[in-house]
Amino acid sequence: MCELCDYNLMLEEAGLAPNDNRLRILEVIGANAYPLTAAEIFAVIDRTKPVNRVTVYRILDSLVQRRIVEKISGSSRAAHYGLAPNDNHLPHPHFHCTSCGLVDCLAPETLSVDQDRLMKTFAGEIERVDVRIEGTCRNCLKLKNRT
Amino acid sequence: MCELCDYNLMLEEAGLAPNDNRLRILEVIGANAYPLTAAEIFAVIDRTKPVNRVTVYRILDSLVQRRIVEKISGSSRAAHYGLAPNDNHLPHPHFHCTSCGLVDCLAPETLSVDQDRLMKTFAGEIERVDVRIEGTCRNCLKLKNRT
DNA sequence: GCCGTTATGCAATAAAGTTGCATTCGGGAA
DNA sequence: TTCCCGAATGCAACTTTATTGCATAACGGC
Repeated sequence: MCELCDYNLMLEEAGLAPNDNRLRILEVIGANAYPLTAAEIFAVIDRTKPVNRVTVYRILDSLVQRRIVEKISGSSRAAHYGLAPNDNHLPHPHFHCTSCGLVDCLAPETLSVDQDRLMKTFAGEIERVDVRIEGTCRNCLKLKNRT
Repeated sequence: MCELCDYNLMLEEAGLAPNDNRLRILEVIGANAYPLTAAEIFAVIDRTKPVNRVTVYRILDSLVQRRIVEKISGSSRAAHYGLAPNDNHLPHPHFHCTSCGLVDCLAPETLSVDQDRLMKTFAGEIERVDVRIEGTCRNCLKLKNRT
C-alpha cells in the first residue's frame, strides 16, 4: 500500500515507542496490497517470531486510535486493517466481496463524494467519510460461472 | 423509515410467504427511525409474542438476500438492519457513532457520489455502493463536554 | 542494580452469529 | 377428515472474533 511511510517516525509522532511488534505489524499492513484481518496479520508475524494474538489485537487497537491504521469493518465478521490515510496515502474506497469476504482497495479517484452539504448541516463530529462498494469479485464471478 | 411500503406485497413478490414473524420483523424495522441490531429487533418482537432469536437471524438473512432489508455493518460488532432502498425509499448514507455505536440514517441528498467512473472500470459485479460517515453523535459530544 | 512504566502472555469470558437436528405448523391431496 | 410434505420454528451446542483481568517480563532512567 504505502512504501514511502517511515513507520518509526509515524509511531514516535503518535507517542508510541517504535518497538519490534508494532513495527512488524505496520510493515505487514503496509506491505500488503489490500487490508488484512487481525488473524491474517497475526499469522504472518507469528511465523517469523511467535507472538500472542492478544498482543496483536492490542497493538492494532492503539494504532487505530492514533489514526495510523484504519479499521475497515465489512460484511464478513472480521475487521480488516489497512494504513490510514496520510501524506503518502490518499483516502480511497474499498471493495467488499460478499462472496469470499475479500476487501480490496480502489484507486482514490475512482469515486468522488460531495461532502460540503453534509459538513454544513450535520450536528455531530465527523471523523471520517467512507465509501464502500459491495459486490462479487472477479474470482468469485469466475467460480460461479463454472457451475 | 418507510410507512408507505406494503410488506405483504413485498414479501410475496420476493417469493416469501407473508407469515406472522416476517411481517412483525419488517414492521419493527420499518417503524424505527434508524437501523436496529438483530438483538434489538429480537427484544421488541419477543416482548409481544415470544420467538427464538435464531428465527430472527434466519428471517433477517432471508430478507437481506431478497433485498428487502439492508444489512449495515459498522464499527460496533453487531450488524444493523434497515429497509433496503426501494420505490418509497431512496438509498442514503448512514452515520456511525464510534462512541455509542448508534447508526443513523442521513437524508439521501446529504452526500452525493459519482459512480460513473467506477462502473466503467471495475472488474467484478457491483451490488451496492455505500457511504458511511463515522464520528461522534450529538449526544456523545454532550456527554464528553460535561466531564 | 533498582524501580516504575510499558509491553506481553495466558486463561477465561463475552458477544454475535451459525449449525444440526428434532418438532411443529399449514395447506393441499386422498 | 386424515395423511403427508415442505416450510418454519425451537433448542442446544458450537464457532468466530474480540476483550478482560491478572500475572510476568522487558525497557529506560536514575
